[in-house]
Amino acid sequence: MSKRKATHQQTKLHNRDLVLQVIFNHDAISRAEIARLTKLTRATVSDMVNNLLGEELVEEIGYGESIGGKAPILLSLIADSRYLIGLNLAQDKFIGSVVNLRGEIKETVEFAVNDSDGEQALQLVYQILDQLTQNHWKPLVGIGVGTPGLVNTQEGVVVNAVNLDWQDLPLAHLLESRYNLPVTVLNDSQATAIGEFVYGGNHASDSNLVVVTIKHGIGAGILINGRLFQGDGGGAGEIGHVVVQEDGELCRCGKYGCLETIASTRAILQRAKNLAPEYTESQLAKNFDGISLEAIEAAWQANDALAGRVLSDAAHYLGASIASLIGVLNIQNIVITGDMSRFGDAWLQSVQETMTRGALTRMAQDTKLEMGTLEFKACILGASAFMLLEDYSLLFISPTD
Amino acid sequence: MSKRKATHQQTKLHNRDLVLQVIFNHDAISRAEIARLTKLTRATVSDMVNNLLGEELVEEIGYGESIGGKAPILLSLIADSRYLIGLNLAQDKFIGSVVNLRGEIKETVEFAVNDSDGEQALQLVYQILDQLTQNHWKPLVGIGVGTPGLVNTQEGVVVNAVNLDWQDLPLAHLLESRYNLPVTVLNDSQATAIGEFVYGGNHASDSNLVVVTIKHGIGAGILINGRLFQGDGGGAGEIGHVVVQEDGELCRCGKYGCLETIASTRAILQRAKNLAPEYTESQLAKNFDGISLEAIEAAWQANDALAGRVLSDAAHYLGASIASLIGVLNIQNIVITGDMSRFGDAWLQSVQETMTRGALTRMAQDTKLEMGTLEFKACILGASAFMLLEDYSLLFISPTD
DNA sequence: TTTGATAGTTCATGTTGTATACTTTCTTTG
DNA sequence: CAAAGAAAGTATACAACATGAACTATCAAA
Repeated sequence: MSKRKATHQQTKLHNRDLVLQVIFNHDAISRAEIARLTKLTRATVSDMVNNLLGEELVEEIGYGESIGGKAPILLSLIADSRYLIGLNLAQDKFIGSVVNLRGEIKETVEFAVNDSDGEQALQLVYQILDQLTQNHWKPLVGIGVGTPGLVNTQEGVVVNAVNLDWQDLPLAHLLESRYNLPVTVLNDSQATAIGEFVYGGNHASDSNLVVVTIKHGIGAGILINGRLFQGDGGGAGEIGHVVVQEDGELCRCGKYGCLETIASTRAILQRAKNLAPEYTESQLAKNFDGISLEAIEAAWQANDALAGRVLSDAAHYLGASIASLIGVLNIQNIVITGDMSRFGDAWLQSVQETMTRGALTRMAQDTKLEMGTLEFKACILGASAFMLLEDYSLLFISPTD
Repeated sequence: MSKRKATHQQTKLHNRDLVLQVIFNHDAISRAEIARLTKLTRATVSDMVNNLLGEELVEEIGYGESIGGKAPILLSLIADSRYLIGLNLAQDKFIGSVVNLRGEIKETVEFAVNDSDGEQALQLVYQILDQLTQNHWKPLVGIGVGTPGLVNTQEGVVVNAVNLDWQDLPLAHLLESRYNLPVTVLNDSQATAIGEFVYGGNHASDSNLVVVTIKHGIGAGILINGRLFQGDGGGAGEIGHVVVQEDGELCRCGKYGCLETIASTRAILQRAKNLAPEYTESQLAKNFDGISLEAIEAAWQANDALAGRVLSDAAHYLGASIASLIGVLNIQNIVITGDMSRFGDAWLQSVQETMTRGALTRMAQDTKLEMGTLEFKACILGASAFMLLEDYSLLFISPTD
C-alpha cells in the first residue's frame, strides 16, 4: 500500500542520476555549470563527479574558456564505458544490437523469421544473444527486449504474443539465467517510444510524449513525466485494437473494425488488393501481383486513385484515433514512426487534418505532430535505454566486473 | 530542464507524508504498526508522530489490544483539526462547502446561477466564500475550486469556461488576495475524479483510476500513480469533445458528433425531444412538454421505446469511448459518476457491453467499471482534497495561526 | 601588477534515518 | 503468582549526506 519510504541512499542516488543526466544531455560541461543547472552545491557536484570518474563513466576532456576566472574543467560521458544489448523481435525478422551509452550501434545481428513456432523463436533469440555476447563488448550491463504483444515488464513475462506463439513466457528469467545479465522485456511500441524519447528529437527529460508506431500492427508508447506509462496491465498504448469502424473488417484479435484493420501496413496492402477490382483505371491495380509498400508509395507519388483511397482512409482513421488520444491525454508532442514515414509530410498532413477535426480546436492547435527520426533503430535503442530511464542503477556496475 | 534535486528536508517531508497518509487510511493505528507498514524504524515513526501530535493533526485515542506485549497506543487523525473549502461551479448552481480532513461536510452554501455574465459569476463566488469564511471554522487552510472549462491549475487561471463567460481569469490570484488563503483551481471533472479517488470507493493511494463524469457535459479525470494527470495543457480527460459520430449533431464546441452530443444529460433530453415525433406509441413522447431526466427515468423503468433508444445510444457511444480510454491507458478501475447513476446497473451493463466489444478482450475483462458513490459531493471534496493529494504541506500550518 | 571573478576542493556543521539498547507493560506459563 | 518472553515506545550514539564558508588555483581585465 501507498508509496515507499525515503532514505539517504535514495536522495544520493537521485542526485547522482540528476548529475549523470545533465552530463548525458551535454557534450561537455563543467562541474560549476552542473551545479548551476541542478541547484546542487558545487561541493556536492564535485563529490558526485568524483564517483562518476572513479566508475569510469565520465572523463575530463580538457578545459573550457574562462569567463574571467579559473578555466572550467570539461566533463563528458564516456560513450563506450558501458554497453547494452537491445533486441527487436519484429514480425519478419529479429534484430539485436550492441549499443553504447550514446545510442551508437556497435554491432548488429539479425535473422529472418520464417515460421512462428514458439520454441524456435526462443532459440533464435538465444542465437542472436550468443553471438552478441561472445564478442568483447565489455562491460555489458544489460539486455533489453522489445517484443510484439502484451508484456508484463515487472515480471519480465511475455503474456501473449500471437505471431511468436508465446504465452506467459518468462523471457526475462530465461535470459537472465542464461547470460547472467539484467534483462527487461517491453512491448515493441513502448520500446520504440522510449527510443524516440531518449535518442530522437529533443525531448526534455521530464516531459510527456506519445509515440505511435505503425508497422504490421499499430501501437503507441506513452511517456509521462519522462517515464514510460504502462497501465495496470502493461497494455497502455494498445490503440491498434480500439474499434474505429463498427462494421469494419475482421481483425486478428477477433474483433471487427480495429484501427489495425485500416491503418496498419498489413491492412493497407490487404485493402489495396481487395479494392483493386473497383479501380480499373489505377496503375497500381493493374499491377495486382506486385502490390507492395514500395509499389503503393510509387503510385501515391503518381496520384494513383487506389493508392490515394487506401492511404487517405488510413490517415483518416489514424487521425481520428490520435484525436481521441489528445482528448484523453492532452499530450502536446506526438511522434509517428514505423513504416509509414515513406509517405512523407503530405500523408502526415492528412493525418493532422482529421486529428484537428476530431479534437477540441484549442487542444489540437497546441499539439505538435511529427515523424520519428530513428526508423528501425528506435525499438532497439529504446529497449536498451529503458533501464537507464527508470534509474541509472545499472551504471553502478564498475567496469572491472 | 529535468527533475529537481533531492534534499534532506524533502526526504523528511516525504516520510512525514507517508506516515500521515497511513494514519489517514486507518481509523486507529499504533506507531509500531505504522513502522511495519512504512518500513521506517519505530524511532523515526515516533519522531514523526510527535511532530504530528504537536501540530494537533493527530491524537492518541487510547490503547489497542496487546498481542503478548505492551499494549499499543492508538493514533487517529483529528478530523476537525483543519478545514478546507471546496467549491463546485456547476451549470445551474454554485455550491460551496466547508469540509474537514475526513471529507465530512460541515457547512454548505449554494446559489442558483441564472445568467452567465462573467463578472456576476465571480461576484457569486465571492458571496459564497464570504459567507463560508465568516463563520468560525478554524483553522481554514485552503480553498479548492472545481469549475467547468479548461483550467491552468499551475497558474490558477481559468483559461476558458464558456458557460461562465470566463476567459483567462486569474481566479486563484483573485481569491488568494481576497481571502489570504492558498487556492487551487481545477477542472470540475478532474476535481470529481479526485473526490472519488480519495473519499469514494477504496482506492490504493498510489494506484490508477479514471473517473468519467456525465452531467450537462462529459469529462474525465485521470489519476496516475495516485496523482492527477492533467496533460501538457491541463486538458487531459476532455473526452466529451472527442468526435464519435462523424455525421453527428452540432456541439457547443463548434464541431459535429462529439460524445457530448449523444451521451450527456443535455443531449439525452434534447434527443428525446427531437425523436419524440417518431415514437408515437411512446408514453414519454406523449408527455412531450414534461420531458425531463426524471420523466426519462420513469419511462426507462417502464421499458418505454423512446427512452430505451436514447439511453442505449448514449450507453453505446459512451462504451465505445471508454473502450478507447482502455486501449490508450489500460487503467483497470473506471468509475462513472454524475447524473446518469439514476439509470442504475442495467444501464451500466449496456455501457460495459459496448466497452467490451470495443477493446481487446483481455484488457476489457480485467477492467472494473463502477458507478461513483459520492454524487454531487465528489467535486467539492475533490477540489478541496487536491492540495492534500499533491502534498500535505498545507497541513504544516499549525492550528494557532 | 593589481583586482576581481570563477572553478574546484576542504572541512566543519546540521539534518535526518538507523541500529542498538533500554524501559515499560503486557501475556503466557510453569 | 512469579518468571519468562514479547511487543511498544523511547533514548542515544552513529552514519550518511547535503550545505555553507573558507581556501586555493587560475584566469581576464584594468
